[in-house]
Amino acid sequence: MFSKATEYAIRATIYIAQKGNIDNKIGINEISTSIDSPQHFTAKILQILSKKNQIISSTRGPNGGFYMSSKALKLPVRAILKAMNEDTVLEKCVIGLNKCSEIKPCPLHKQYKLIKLQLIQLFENKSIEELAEEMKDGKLYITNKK
Amino acid sequence: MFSKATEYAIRATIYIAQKGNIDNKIGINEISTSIDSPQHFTAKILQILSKKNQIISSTRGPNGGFYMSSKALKLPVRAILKAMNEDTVLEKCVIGLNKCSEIKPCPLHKQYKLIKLQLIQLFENKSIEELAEEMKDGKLYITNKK
DNA sequence: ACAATTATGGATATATTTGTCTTTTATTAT
DNA sequence: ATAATAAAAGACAAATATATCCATAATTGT
Repeated sequence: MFSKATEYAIRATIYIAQKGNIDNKIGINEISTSIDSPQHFTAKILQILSKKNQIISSTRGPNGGFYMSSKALKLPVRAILKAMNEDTVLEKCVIGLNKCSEIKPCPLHKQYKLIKLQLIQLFENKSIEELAEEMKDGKLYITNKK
Repeated sequence: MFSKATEYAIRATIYIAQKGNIDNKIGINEISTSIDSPQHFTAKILQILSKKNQIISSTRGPNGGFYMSSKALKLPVRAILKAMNEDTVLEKCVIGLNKCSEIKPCPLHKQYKLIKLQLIQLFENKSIEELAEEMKDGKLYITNKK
């Protein structure tokens, strides 16, 4: 459904949201090992998320690392998709027609439209913060370890 | 959601199902221009669908081309996904965790599970034949042209 | 000031996907 | 038989995605 880059982006962001804050920044090493992703590749992704798109924040030097502002925590997961330029998955025709629409629907359009709507809601409804919050009882995971 | 190859595979198959039959085989040129896909690349995809996976049939030479057997027409669209090795989209974790499950769910698992179920139904419920049939009144399209 | 730390940035490498082009093989009609 | 037709097959090219490595810049603590 999504590229590896976007998968890592979502995993990393949720991890940072759950484990980090301004007083406890998380290093790229911890992040990448925790979410099971290649370190340097993940670092670049976090740059994307922090650079133009203000989803995560970072500082360098000792005790530096990644964290999220309380404002960013309010963002929906969809903001990550947008930052990664993969929001189109929630919009485009399932068989790749660029003219597919209500007027010229593809054979799967009618049914898929309803699914897309739910996908949009899934990524729109809950904030990153809420997801991270739900994880705190230890019943949800973003790790492949153990 | 799917690779270009799979998008082309679905479009081509539905096109062949609708326009072709054993007495009226469709050439790769007509197919690729009709569904708006690169000709030779599409040809390779049709080979995949005809080789091991008996989804489409073909014959060479004059009046040759592609068509579908009445048996193949009964297959669901999901058979195309399987042939293209993209059936995993309907199974894997939305954020790419390979350990994501009911026991160790990711933060999006519960909601996404329901969506995956509908995706499976979408690609499982209707046969390629039925889709092609629905197109015959000219209210559904798999072309980008005009 | 200096050394240690940690993200940033750039260069490069590898793999995969997508796309094109040419030759070969099978089939048909003449 | 021969020529025309059309898919099959193989080689190659381009684009994109994924991944690694190294140097640089910023920050902190001493």
